[in-house]
Amino acid sequence: MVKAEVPPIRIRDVAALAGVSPATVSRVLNMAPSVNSADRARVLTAVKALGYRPNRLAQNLRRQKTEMIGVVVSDIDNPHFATMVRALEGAAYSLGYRVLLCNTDGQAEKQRSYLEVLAAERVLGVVLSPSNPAGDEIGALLDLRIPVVAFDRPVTDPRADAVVADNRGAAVTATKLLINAGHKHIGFLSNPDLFTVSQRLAGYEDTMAAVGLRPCSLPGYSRIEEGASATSKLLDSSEGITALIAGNNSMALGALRALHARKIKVPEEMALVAFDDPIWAAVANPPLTVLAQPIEQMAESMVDLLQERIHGNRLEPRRLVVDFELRVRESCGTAQ
Amino acid sequence: MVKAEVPPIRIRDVAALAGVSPATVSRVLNMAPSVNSADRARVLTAVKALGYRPNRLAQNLRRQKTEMIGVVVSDIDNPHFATMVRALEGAAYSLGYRVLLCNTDGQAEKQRSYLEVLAAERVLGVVLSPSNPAGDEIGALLDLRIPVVAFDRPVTDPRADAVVADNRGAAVTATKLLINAGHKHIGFLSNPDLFTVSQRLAGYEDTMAAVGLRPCSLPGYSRIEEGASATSKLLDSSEGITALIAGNNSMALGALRALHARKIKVPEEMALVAFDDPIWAAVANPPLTVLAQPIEQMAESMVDLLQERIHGNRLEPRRLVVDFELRVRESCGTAQ
DNA sequence: CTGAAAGCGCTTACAG
DNA sequence: CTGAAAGCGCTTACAG
Repeated sequence: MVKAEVPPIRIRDVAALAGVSPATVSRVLNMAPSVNSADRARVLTAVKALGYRPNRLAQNLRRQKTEMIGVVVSDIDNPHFATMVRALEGAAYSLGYRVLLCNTDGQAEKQRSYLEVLAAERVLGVVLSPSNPAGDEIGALLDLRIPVVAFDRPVTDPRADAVVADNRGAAVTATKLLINAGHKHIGFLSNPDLFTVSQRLAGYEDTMAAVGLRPCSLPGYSRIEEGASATSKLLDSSEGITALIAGNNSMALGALRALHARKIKVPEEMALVAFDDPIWAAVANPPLTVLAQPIEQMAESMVDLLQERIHGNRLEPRRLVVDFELRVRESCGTAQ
Repeated sequence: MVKAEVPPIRIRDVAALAGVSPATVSRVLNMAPSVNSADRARVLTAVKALGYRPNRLAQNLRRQKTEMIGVVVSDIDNPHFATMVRALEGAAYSLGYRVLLCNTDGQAEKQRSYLEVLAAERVLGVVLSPSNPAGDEIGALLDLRIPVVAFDRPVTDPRADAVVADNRGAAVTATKLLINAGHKHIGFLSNPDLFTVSQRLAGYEDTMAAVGLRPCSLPGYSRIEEGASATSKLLDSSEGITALIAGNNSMALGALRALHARKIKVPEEMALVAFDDPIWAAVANPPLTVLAQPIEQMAESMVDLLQERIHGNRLEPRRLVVDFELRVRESCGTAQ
């Protein structure tokens, strides 16, 4: 049996059934204040009777916008972004917005392409962790009056909002924690490709220099294997390193892998401090001391910033800086 | 300085500049085979000169569809879904589709609401891990000729495709692994709310029964804390349990937490096998023996299934079952 | 308060 | 091969 094609119900069908014009139906559905209550009731009845659902595509064209926000991250499979995306989705959903997810793999070209799509789709706003903070398409979005809020790293266009964590300060905290515990040879697993990690590296280097210690960092480019091999190199160097700061959670995983492979005890033989607080950090071997970002709070702030812009309540850009929180567990080897 | 409002360029602007009709511009842009090559060249020049980009919203209305696929999961922050979403995004992107991300928190109501949005937006297809496999909106989607492919768990509507892993078989493998290692008292951390976990539980129970062992499971509802408390209860019971199977990765994390808290050595005092292979599993304490799903392959299959439907190349529904892969590491305590 | 009409920016039969 | 015209399904000044 071939299924009969059911023609979708349009606003004019509802209007006909209710005995009013399509304009009136539209007004009722869009909460226009002034509609005769008898008409209103009949419209509502007709809507229900027919199971009418407005065609979003038509609404979008008419209004020249889409009730969607674009979320652009470099890797949704990284817990940092997964947690952020989840929080953003929750905040957006409760405001009636949907999330268009854009995964860039850290490629400027993919970011460009996605931002172009977001502009073409006339999303209400964009939240992005920029792979390419100076991309023209960011300006193009803003030209279209589509608000943009950056996280992790600000973008160069001064019209964009931003919410970033104090990466430098967090690294200072981590470094001091280890210095105060008596460590003199502290290594840092870095990633020159990531702005956040570079900021952390800078905080580490300055803190080391300030107390006359020699910084010693190695780049690992964020894949777990690279974190492991950077760790190995650091261990093989003549530095006599006794403590390690992992620039991000991939590096921490890599460091753990290398340390486990060599049967080096953490924290007894090697202290470790990491950034971010993915679900596994508290049950790692040993439980990881971390500097955690307030991801939920950042997500809410970003959606709020977007909301202000969407409603035209603010013209001047804002840059929020939020603090990390130190969560001392076992890996740093200090009781506190 | 107030920025001048730049009126967006429309197809008629391009047509005027190129000295042709809007229809011709449209044909050139949509690769219609037969357009005079002189006209074609002039259109392309005009497009470039004006920086014209077709208005997607108008295209969507006209075509009554959107180049988007909806992806519906219960928790993007769970590595299982994060990895799946990433793989789906990659596969979709290379086919020119975008991903509308829908996070349901496992709530039937949120699933309903999202599927309604996806229908209203006339997405090209939907991939979902169903919270509510019998939701009417799934049928509504299919009525609109929007293909649906389920994963993790099939949906009841026979017109939907599905890609599921052999959860039952994987649990049989896990249980036999432990039985062969000599364990007689094997506990299972379950979650009656999750179809996948229930399937695994069934495989475990049958395998235990088949060799005359007494199954012993405790529900934990998937939050890490609950996994931990279920583990504690199992340890406190009089069963004398020597091995544990964690029904999913949250339960595994909870089990590890409880085991660490009690200083119970894994695998010496307690063997552990888990499902899925999140990034941290290989560096957990100890590295976890797992049954891993071929997530990437599942994602590709699902996008392929969608693609066949979108192009109308297939009418009869398909259900694919894929196998887990056993990855023996240290937590099960068998050298193999 | 309400309807007729225009229009959002495209695409696509239709006619030539 | 190409253009004029209709139309996708809404919303919203405009007039009454």
